[in-house]
Amino acid sequence: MNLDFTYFENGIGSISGQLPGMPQDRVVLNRLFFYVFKELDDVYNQHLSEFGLNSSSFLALAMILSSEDNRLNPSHLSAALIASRTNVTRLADDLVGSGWVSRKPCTQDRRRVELSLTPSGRKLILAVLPVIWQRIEQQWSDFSPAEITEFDRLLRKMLEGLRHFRMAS
Amino acid sequence: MNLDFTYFENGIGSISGQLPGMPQDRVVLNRLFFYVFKELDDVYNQHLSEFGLNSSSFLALAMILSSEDNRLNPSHLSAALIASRTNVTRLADDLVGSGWVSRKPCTQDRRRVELSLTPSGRKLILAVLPVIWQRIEQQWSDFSPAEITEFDRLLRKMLEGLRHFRMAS
DNA sequence: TGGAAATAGTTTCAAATGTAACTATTTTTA
DNA sequence: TAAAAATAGTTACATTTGAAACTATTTCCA
Repeated sequence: MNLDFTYFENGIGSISGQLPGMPQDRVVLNRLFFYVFKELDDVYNQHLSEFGLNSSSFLALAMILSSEDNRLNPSHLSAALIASRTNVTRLADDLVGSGWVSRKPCTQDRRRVELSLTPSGRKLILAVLPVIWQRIEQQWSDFSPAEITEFDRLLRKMLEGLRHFRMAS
Repeated sequence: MNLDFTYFENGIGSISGQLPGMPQDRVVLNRLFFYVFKELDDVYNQHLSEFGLNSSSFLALAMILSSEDNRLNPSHLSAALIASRTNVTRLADDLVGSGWVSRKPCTQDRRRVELSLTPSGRKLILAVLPVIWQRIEQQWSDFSPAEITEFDRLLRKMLEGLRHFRMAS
């Protein structure tokens, strides 16, 4: 897939010449965000496919690993993954089918289900995490600590702006 | 949809305690990026739905408007939208079906097709753009010009890092 | 200059994801 | 405490999107 941002930038410049009032730098910023996201998503899905995983299944395994007592509800996972509960049901089906996760009814609250890592799921995620971390370090290797901090701050500020904006309208 | 980033941050913290070697700040940054993207995408699709549009159809109309002589090929559009040609075929079908775009064979190169705005498509996009621009200004209203510039720089640097990284692996 | 390769667009099929409706259970509240 | 509301998970259905295969045309190059 061709990710040539210049197509967009040229278009934006042309419209700006035709119609007054465009906040050009911010329009470019929003669109640039899409481009970077697509690239980020692509790159990590590509890496994870080596292990038979994708972004969702990888993060699901990691979230179960991180959870207290190695147990996690589908609803919790849905929030962490920003995915619908429908999708998490399916994801859990797949992970159970692959033998990485077990699904048990919860005794405390019989509406709930508990997802746990099987030994093979645990082994897999413990093997994959260091590889992915190393690649994340590579990806960010040109950034100084100050740049990392500033990027984090700007992203959180952007998130705040979007949430506030959504509320308002 | 619950966009509580703390679910993820807590999980990350827990794993970091169990397994050494996590570049925690960068892992958080990558994930934060997903969250912000989802929110951005949601918010603008919501705004555009008021006009019977979504991100893709809006950008398609804008790109045709911006193009020389009001003509654009599906392939060009595919690159600008970061969407497959398959998807652009369908998008063009929809836009033609809505009466906003016309599709004509290109006389120079008979493999090609030319998409143009109809009068009603032109009217629509000229009406929508100022509204969207105003909302983009609102969205970014808490950011100083320096922050905008820095954010732009960091995003482009991140894109470079990802592309270089993809090549390398 | 004629065959191979590339390009443009479409169609078919498959994968990923979400909404709404539904069942079962728990919590709230009047 | 009994009815109403909320919550958890699943299923049925719909939407969005892309990869691969295909046709038609143009470009490349031996």
